[in-house]
Amino acid sequence: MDMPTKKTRGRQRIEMKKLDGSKQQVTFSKRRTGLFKKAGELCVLCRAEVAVIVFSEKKKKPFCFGHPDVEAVLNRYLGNGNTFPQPCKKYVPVDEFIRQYAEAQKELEIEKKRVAEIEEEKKKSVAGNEELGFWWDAPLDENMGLEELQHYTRALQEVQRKVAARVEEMMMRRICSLVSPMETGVGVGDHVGLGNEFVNQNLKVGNGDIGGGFSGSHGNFGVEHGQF
Amino acid sequence: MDMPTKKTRGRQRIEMKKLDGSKQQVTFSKRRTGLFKKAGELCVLCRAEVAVIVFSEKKKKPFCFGHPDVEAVLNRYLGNGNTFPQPCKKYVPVDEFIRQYAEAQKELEIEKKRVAEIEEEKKKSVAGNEELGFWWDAPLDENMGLEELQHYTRALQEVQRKVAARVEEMMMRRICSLVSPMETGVGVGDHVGLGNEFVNQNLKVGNGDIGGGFSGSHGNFGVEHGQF
DNA sequence: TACTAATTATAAG
DNA sequence: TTTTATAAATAGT
Repeated sequence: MDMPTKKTRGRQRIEMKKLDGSKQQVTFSKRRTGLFKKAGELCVLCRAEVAVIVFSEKKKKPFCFGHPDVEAVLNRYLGNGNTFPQPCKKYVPVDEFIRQYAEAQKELEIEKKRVAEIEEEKKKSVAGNEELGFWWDAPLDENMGLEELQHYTRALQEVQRKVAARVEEMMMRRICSLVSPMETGVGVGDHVGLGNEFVNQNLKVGNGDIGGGFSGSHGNFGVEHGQF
Repeated sequence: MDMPTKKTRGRQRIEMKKLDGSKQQVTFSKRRTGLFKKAGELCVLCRAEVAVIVFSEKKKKPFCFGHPDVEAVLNRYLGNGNTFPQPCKKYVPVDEFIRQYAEAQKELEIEKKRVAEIEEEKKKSVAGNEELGFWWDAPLDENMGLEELQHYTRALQEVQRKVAARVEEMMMRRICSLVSPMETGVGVGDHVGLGNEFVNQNLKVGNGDIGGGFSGSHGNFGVEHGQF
């Protein structure tokens, strides 16, 4: 009594296209596990630092793998790590940053135009009435005495300090508002220890408690290659 | 004439521990490729959104895979995506981010107002100039915009030059008249930047242009599980 | 979840 | 890089 009929057909080749329903869920689960395992092995074998973030189609929480941890890798990617020389703005993926930047640029344009208008206006005014320009553009009073000039000089220095401080402050504020979003770390939820499968390595597994989101759209795969 | 001697020993089981030298590099390259392929397949099969960031031990640029793209996934992960319902405040310091963002927005609003009020403020400034004592003793206008401040600074430097020249002239005259017509040495201070392997899918491959960084330390693997 | 059987990934050459 | 032979991942049950 032989058993010519195999128990199962075994693994079957599948078409690389969207799956549906429970099949998708099962595959998602299996392959996600496999992906993370591969990532972990890459870390162990090659001393690589890897972050993998996966959002299911259901838009729930992300499934993440990270070594040393997701945040560390993302920080490095975002260019904010301490050991990261220079961030590459080009790839900083913060919508708000981009939006704010664009907004700031826009504001600057407006300001410039305003100033240009004002200067234009000033010129016209000065032609007929010197009192209408900016006071600091006015000529020095011919009758100013030495004492007054000295006071004037001291006052000017003080004003310059104020202006410099003000400019610096504004610049800092602008920079902070544009850059700080990237420095915001993303906390990661509980880390539930999971079996360490690697010799002398710890494998941390936990439940990400990060709110999830998902757009559902997908049309292409971006792969950016660095150099080894 | 048989060939009992196999050409190769085929794939061999390897110990899951750090590799060295060229072997590590070869393995890194192969496994990285495999990891990205797996990630891509997961995206296609399950409509998942995935980001994979890999830093080699050499601290160079990161190797990245992303669908729809790395940034989109990171944005979602960071909780700032538009389609991201609600971040989990508990673990994600997104509230901090939001606060900063709000602050930045506020700043921009203020800036806007400032710009809008430049003309008016200017007039006040000019008017106050004549009525209220020495203008240079007046506090800096709080509503002065950056552009205006820059102009201000330039103007101040010019004024200082004038003042200095004036002082020098006066001093010279004084000295000349009191001491000797030949002495003229009154110094005035100096003025002070993948091929598509899936049906009906586009696969983008590109070179990551991000500066690299690497800590080298690694001791554990973080895996955060979301829920499907 | 666990089991096969077949596919896929990959260590070594 | 391409070729093996084998280990590993996994589709279907």
